[in-house]
Amino acid sequence: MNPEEEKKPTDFIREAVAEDLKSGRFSYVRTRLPPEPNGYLHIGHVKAFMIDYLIAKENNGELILRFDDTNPTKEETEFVDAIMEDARWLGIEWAKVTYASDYFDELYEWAKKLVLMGKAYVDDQSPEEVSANRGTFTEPGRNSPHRDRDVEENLDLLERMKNGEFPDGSRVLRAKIDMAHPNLNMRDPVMYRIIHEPPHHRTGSKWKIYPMYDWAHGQNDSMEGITHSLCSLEYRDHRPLYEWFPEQLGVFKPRQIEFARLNLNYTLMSKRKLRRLVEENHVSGWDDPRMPTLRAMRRRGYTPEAIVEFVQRMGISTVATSNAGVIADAAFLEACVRDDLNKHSLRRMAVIRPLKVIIDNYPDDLVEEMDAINNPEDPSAGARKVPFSKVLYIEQDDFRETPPPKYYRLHPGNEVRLRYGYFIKCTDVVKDADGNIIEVHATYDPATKGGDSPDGRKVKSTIHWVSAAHAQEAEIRMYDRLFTKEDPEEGEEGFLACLNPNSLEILTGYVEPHLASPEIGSRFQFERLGYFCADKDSTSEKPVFNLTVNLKDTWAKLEKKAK
RNA sequence: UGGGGCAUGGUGCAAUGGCAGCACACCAGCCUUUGGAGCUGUGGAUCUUGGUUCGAAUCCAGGUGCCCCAGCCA
Repeated sequence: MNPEEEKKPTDFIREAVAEDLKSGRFSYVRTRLPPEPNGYLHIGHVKAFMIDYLIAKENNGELILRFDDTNPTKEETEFVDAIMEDARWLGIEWAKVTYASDYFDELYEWAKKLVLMGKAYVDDQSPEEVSANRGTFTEPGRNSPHRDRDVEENLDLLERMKNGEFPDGSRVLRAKIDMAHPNLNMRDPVMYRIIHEPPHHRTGSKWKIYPMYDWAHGQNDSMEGITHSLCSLEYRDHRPLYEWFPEQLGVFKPRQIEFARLNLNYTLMSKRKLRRLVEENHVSGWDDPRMPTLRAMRRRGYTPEAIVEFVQRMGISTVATSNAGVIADAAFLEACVRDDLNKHSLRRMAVIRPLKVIIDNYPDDLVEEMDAINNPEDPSAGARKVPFSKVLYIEQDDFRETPPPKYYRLHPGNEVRLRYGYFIKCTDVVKDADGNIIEVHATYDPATKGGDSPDGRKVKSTIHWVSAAHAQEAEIRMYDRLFTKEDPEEGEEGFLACLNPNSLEILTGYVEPHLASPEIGSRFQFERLGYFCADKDSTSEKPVFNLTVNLKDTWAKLEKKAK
């Protein structure tokens, strides 16, 4: 109908892919997702995942999920399953799952081919010698004394390395390029190193040598017919090497394109540091709702749609102003989450810091069923009945004995609306011996049932409530950012020093009867408070809700500003 | 210091030689049976110096600042 309406997202990578198709460099598009199975996926991974997935999809191509399992000392099967689970949750689909280790045999043949061509050699130098002879930024490296070993000897040594005849660290296979190259990656990079233990999670003890990233990754791309190998900025310097190998081998040459990684402020992505948070019990586990991992966000109540929308709206660039790549404002992610949840979540009433209200002129034993709308943003969500009676709980925040300026909520002499209930007016305040307010008394206007006054009288505030006799007690977990600093990563130990002591507050509140036994993982908006998600710790006696994200609170902002 | 990158409001991204725009945040207002949501509006940016051009965020040259690289990690 309106062809020029459809504005497709475009960026330098999509443009490059389109060009390659147009120029005939490639006749199809195939991307790959290369996670290393050594940790859980976090928000930073989502960007790369979506770029690889969507660019393939948009071009009627396919995505291969290939686990980069070239280092048995770091990788575990447990993470393979976790990564697939998280990726599926995001909505990512792949044509097939492969492993770098699937190609170990073929890769080894390719290595021998390079040896035969005189383009690779076995080096007997120790790791220290290799390092010392690599040179520095300003000085060229020195050739290894073994660099010009003849082909037969190289082949023999390589075979014996493979067979486990030599100890770890005693020899490596190196590409023979240029020890004086200004790009250090080209100074005879290591292709294989010897690793006897532990056994590999898929190939067991078959291999005693394992390929390095630079050798395995690019050749695997080539073997799989990957057209576009999209990776982060720090691989820019590896591109000459990425292109050198297939050039020598005369095999299919994929194109590598780099982009800036994604990070969030007030959190960190370092696997090592996240592990310390878990191991030192600063959080309850990898799925603690304060963690930046996808399983934590899922438990917290973030939707995959919101997370995907967030990375899409962030865009793609090559901006390189921080070692973490692009640092997104956590508030932006939260805005995306609110956007999604506002449209789709059911409204419920819950009181998280209860204050008892007694409506003195309401009949003692009367219970009325009030009509409440489930989602004003979505009429198809329908309505429900909520019980109303003489004794209610309201939010402590919704009452002040002596109200500050512009405070519209309940205070002595003031009338407010109980949402879907009645207008009530505060008549009295009851305190305990220490002066703490323990209950509030009020009168209601029977003519205002449902929340409208027939005389056209207005109130400035509407507050939520739960009938005490019908309330379900619930545990409410209120989360705040884990760190008090925007960049907790700076410094080695600094991140522990800036942990937010108030990142978790556990409250006992009351929720309306419809929330008594929620399905685990279901999401709701608690009216006027925020979005909450039913946690797996819920029991039949006591549901548990996690704060996903609060609602924007204009009054809190006003009050804060007044101070 | 050699090599590779990057510089646009507070943040993230656009503008592909032709009026610097969008989102989040911020501020003001409207509306409201959520002080929610929604709507309207304000303020605020091209790292710097020079050059080319009728015209430069964009092209050229110099400068400055920041990021990455000296793993047998990925």
